[in-house]
Amino acid sequence: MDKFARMKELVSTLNEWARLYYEEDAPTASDAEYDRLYDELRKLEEEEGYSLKNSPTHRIGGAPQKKFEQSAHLKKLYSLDKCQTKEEFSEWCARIVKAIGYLPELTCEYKFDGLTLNLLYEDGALKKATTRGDGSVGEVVTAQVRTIKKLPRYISYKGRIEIQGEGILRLSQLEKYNSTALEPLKNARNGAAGAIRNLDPAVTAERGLSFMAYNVGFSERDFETQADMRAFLKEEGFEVEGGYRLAHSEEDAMKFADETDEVRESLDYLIDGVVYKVNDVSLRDDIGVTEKFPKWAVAYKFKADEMTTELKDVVWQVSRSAKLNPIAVLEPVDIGGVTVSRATLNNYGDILKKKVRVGDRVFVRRSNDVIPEIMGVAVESETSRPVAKPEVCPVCGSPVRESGAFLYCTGEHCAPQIISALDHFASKNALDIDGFSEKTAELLFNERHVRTGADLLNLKPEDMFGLDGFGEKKIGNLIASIQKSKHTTLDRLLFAIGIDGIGKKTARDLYKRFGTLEALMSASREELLSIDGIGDILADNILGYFSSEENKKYVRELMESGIVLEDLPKAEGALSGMRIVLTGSLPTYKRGEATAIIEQNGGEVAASVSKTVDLVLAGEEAGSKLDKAKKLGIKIIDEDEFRRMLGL
DNA sequence: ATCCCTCGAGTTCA
DNA sequence: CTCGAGGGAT
Repeated sequence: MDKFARMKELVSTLNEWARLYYEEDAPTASDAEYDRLYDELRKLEEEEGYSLKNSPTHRIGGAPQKKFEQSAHLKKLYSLDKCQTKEEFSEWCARIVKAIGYLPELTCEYKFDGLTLNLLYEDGALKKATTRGDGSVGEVVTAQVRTIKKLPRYISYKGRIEIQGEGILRLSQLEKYNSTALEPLKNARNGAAGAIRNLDPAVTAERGLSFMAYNVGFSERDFETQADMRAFLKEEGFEVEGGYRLAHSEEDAMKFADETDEVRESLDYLIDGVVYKVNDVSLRDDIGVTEKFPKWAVAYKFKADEMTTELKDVVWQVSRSAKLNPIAVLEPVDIGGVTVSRATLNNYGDILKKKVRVGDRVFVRRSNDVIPEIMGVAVESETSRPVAKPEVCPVCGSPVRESGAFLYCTGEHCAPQIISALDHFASKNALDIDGFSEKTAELLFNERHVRTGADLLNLKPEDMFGLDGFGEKKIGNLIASIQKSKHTTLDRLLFAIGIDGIGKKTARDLYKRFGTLEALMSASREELLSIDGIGDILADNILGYFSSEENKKYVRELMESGIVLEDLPKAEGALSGMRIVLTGSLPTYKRGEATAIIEQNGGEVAASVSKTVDLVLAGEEAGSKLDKAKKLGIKIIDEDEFRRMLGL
């Protein structure tokens, strides 16, 4: 291929990748792949002394900006608990009644389908706009949000205040945009999300987004009710559409949902349900929140697009943890513009529960509009047959063991198990080996007899010569990533080796408690059980793992391959180095919240009282732990004192 | 025995 | 996101 043709090819590939990355939010290539082609293009341009006019190298600053800046919200953006049926909504109401004794006034609002945004105003001016992100930290998209025409730049309220709402694309605007756009948008939600998440605000401006405000997050003034809050937002010039209403009973509330479902088609924007909130803010504290969402609000979601199709077969996949996972093979069916031909059936128990048989017509939907899921049988077929329960592993032929809802392959050398274990070993939260994928794992397993993480870390360039698709550059990159990954932390290593039931969080807890691999390997049962979150089964898994000679040898090999364990920066704070036990129920904090606060301040939460414990944080109805603490003379505090210690 | 909550593991298509 | 299982409190 001549150089000009290659340049043209590179430019179009890179531009397409960038478009998918920024506009569709669907990266198709890794950063490393992008960089490689980008470098090749720049080199060619230098050699030839010219460049194509749409070359990505023209973008300001050479390399295109790849990321948005991150920023923490002043107040967490909660997601909402959800319900799908009237019965589930009834249960939610019942929980409210249980908490405060009666069903209070509820506000009813539309649930907009777009992208949640958080706007910070200071001295009446829009200072910063961020996406929801994980609820605590989002991406800064101020320039993009400023392109929303109807959004007030200035408000009369002068304190610091966060306004939460949804960035949406009105359907009339979508139509208008598509009538002139070179590339029409597939739907309003992706259009809105893609517009905000485009690094070029000019692109955002062209789409013509709207902002629907629905909540005040952080603020220096109080609101007594949700209704007050909405009135405030309206007065300040925000759009607060959404069929708003107050409901005084369960029936009232459900009526709103039914009516909304009926008018849904005629609205100028997408909604995927309605939201109910307890109107009186002072009641909300009594009802409380969980880790994920407030208990005083709920989203009632409309039924997602559901289709029926024929279940043609069930095939079994073997996972890292030796589980046999059933995958439904479906007669391809179009759901919301995507053709679905496979769907998970979760586990053997799920097949029995849903009573699906091969040959039946089944209901399929895309859960969360993404992952296909089988809901149940639509039409039983005369000729359908039950799903055969495998007696032996379909891959290696070893006997199958049944436990709970799951089937397990008992084979030790079953290829998919080993391959996914390698993939897991290299994954993001484990050793994070860049440029390593399940495909690479499969190739190295089949062609180069790579079996363990240690084999992987000990790979030499010559081991990869002649592998399909492995050129000099790719080999060099992979070797460099492997070397880089050897500088890691104990929690990552523990997660990587994949002890049953030990994930990211538990691995971190183990690291915090023991500090070194040696200390963990010689830990006693009691020491393990003293960690909050570790009980009999996990303790057994850990002890079992490190009592096996084979595993000990494996860990030794890993360390000998050149792993250097670094310390995570220790959280400093008022509780630095303290071990604290929680007991009873605290007046305002939930267990998870208290744990988070303790850890943020450098403390550690222990499961049971012993003489290594420094402090017991006791709430109401504390039982035996409190007695034991008194006996051992350990300091006992209540929530108020705990707060004083931290200056909260 | 029986709640409730948190964690781990697994998933589709383009 | 979803489920099931494990852990902890009662």
